[in-house]
Amino acid sequence: MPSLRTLSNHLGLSITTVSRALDGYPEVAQATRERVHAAALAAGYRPNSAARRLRKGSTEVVTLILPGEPGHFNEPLYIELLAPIGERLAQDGYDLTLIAAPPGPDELKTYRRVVDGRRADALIVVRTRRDDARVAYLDSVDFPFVTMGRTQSAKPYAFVDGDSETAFGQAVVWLRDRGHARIAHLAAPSAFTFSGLRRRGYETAMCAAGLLPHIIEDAANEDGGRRAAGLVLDGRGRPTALLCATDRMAIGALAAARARGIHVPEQLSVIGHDNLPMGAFSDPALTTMELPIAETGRLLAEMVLGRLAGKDPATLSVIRPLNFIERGSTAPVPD
Amino acid sequence: MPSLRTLSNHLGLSITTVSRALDGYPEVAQATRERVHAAALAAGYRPNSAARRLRKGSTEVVTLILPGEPGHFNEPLYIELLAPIGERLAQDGYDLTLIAAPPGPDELKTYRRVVDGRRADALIVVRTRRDDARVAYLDSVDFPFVTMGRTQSAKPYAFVDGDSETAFGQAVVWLRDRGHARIAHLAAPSAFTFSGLRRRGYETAMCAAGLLPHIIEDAANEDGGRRAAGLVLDGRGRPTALLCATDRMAIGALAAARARGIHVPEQLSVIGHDNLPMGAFSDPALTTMELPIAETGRLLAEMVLGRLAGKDPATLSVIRPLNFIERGSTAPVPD
DNA sequence: TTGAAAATCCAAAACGTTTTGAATAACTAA
DNA sequence: TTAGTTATTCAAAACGTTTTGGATTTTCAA
Repeated sequence: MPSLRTLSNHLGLSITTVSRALDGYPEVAQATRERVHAAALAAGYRPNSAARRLRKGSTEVVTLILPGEPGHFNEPLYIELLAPIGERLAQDGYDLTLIAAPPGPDELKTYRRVVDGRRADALIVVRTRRDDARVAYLDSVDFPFVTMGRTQSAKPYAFVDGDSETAFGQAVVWLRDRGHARIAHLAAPSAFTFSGLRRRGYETAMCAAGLLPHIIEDAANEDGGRRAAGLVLDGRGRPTALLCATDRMAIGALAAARARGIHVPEQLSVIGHDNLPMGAFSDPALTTMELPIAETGRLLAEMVLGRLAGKDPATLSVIRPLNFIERGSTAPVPD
Repeated sequence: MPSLRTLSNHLGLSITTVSRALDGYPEVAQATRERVHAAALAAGYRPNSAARRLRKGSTEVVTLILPGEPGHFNEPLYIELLAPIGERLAQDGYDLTLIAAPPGPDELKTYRRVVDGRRADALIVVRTRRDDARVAYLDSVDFPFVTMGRTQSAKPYAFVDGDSETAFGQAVVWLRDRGHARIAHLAAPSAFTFSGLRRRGYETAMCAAGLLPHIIEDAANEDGGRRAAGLVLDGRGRPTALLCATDRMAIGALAAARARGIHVPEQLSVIGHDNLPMGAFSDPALTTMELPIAETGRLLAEMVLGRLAGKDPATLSVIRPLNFIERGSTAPVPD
């Protein structure tokens, strides 16, 4: 309730001095500073954020736009980023705001509303696509952003991503070392950057091992995984292992196997990616890979702050190796 | 980039008229209104949100404060509310902002920062406690809020809650009908309102059925569930069914049973509450109850909007019956 | 033609900050 | 003492809206 004016009247000082005393400017006497602080504390003064934002031209807000289908609360992966990002941003006085915007022709409208209405100082873009209109737009208007995942972009930008290409290659080797030769890959739609990386990691390693790649592409969720796995499992030359682009697809693959009476892991090994919490509780628990999510969130927040502090985006980016997590859904091929 | 001033200069009109034309006030000629709209569209004008907020005294922001422990991204239940709430609020031009604030002595500071700094027009309070300092504070400063879950409060307030008292009573009857007589209840800490409701529903139904209540209280997460279940399962007169206050506790109970070689559901039935996604993928899949989360989110958002429109909070509240979801973790007692 | 009413429009104030450009007071070196 | 610093303080402008209180023009009935 109390404003700077109220405070300054009460103290017999000017608004300027009170403002400066509170913000720690050097040109205010130690004695008055203390007096002002005491009064502000007593009156429970908090600066009006709208006024400060208007004057300073910055919002102290970072926005993350969730690419969810309407109605569904999907993509647990991105949702789980929120807590660590929010915490780190809060340390520097930034608020994290959330907007749900389904991908599609209207998706960019949401971005424009944020940018043009100056509703945020920076954006976090997730689930990047190979050819990403959001990144292109933000680049074109020179709005600060960081991404989770890579994309094609003329200008350098700040991102954090897992090295899933290497990890998927290593997974192929890991499976081959355990006797698997027929390893199929359930791929996510190729529009997503991550999909291409994982596919390439798989393909390259298969060829290097002298094995025949077998790739089926479908939606990056449980249904897509179930469909794709069904196709592969019903075909001839049934694979002994499925390397899935995401945990959600892998969960779907487990369901497909169960529906066909195929035992995991005895008859079929399944590997996912993301380390979603539900993977630890599936039947059997899912072998997977992870980009540690809490750390990734913190990192994204650090990047945003760095970007807002004017650091060169190119110097901020990180490609992290993934952790491999072995659980019950994988086993050697029995002789 | 363009402001009202730019626009008005360009059009040869006053700022006032341009502002009114855009906001649809009646006292502006049809012809000029169209001219203004066209110019605004062409220039890509968006009102500066900070300026409008300052002038109007409202923020067009609703804040939800997540009661998470620092570092952990817990309470998937509340996290999943975010998407539906955000979507509904966005329809009315509100942003949803998120703040993570661990419960404890500093929790209220976060609330004060939001309220005093006028960083939001309303708050959504989740995981209500029987005696909730947050609600008391918001009441005392007359700040609009809605809660998920009930609490003790002198003034009426707007909430949405599931009727878990009735549901837990029905669960007892459901189990008894399947031959269970030794039914234990793993309760959440009694400070939470929901804990008392579920416990009472259980207790009352047990007494009515002539059965002996057996209650163990522990933390409302997997570890708490595992500990509590361990205690019960190791004691004499081992129960044939566990009615758990939350899914997370139930997941922990499943782990405790597995560790002791007790087969679920043949030797032990387990029921949870919340219908977390992971419950569908646990081994075995969890029988549970749910307050449909997407609908609940929408409802909370509607309530917030109603509250901001000045509706009487008492008329907004909803206690919903729960859906019972039978899965693989329950079975009749073999004769 | 006239007066009143309605239709349009506008200048200026206000919202609560931060920042600019000076003014005053206190101190230092000569 | 005097001029030159340095340390404090302040009045006023500015941020971009919305809203208040009039002003001007147009319309209409008499």
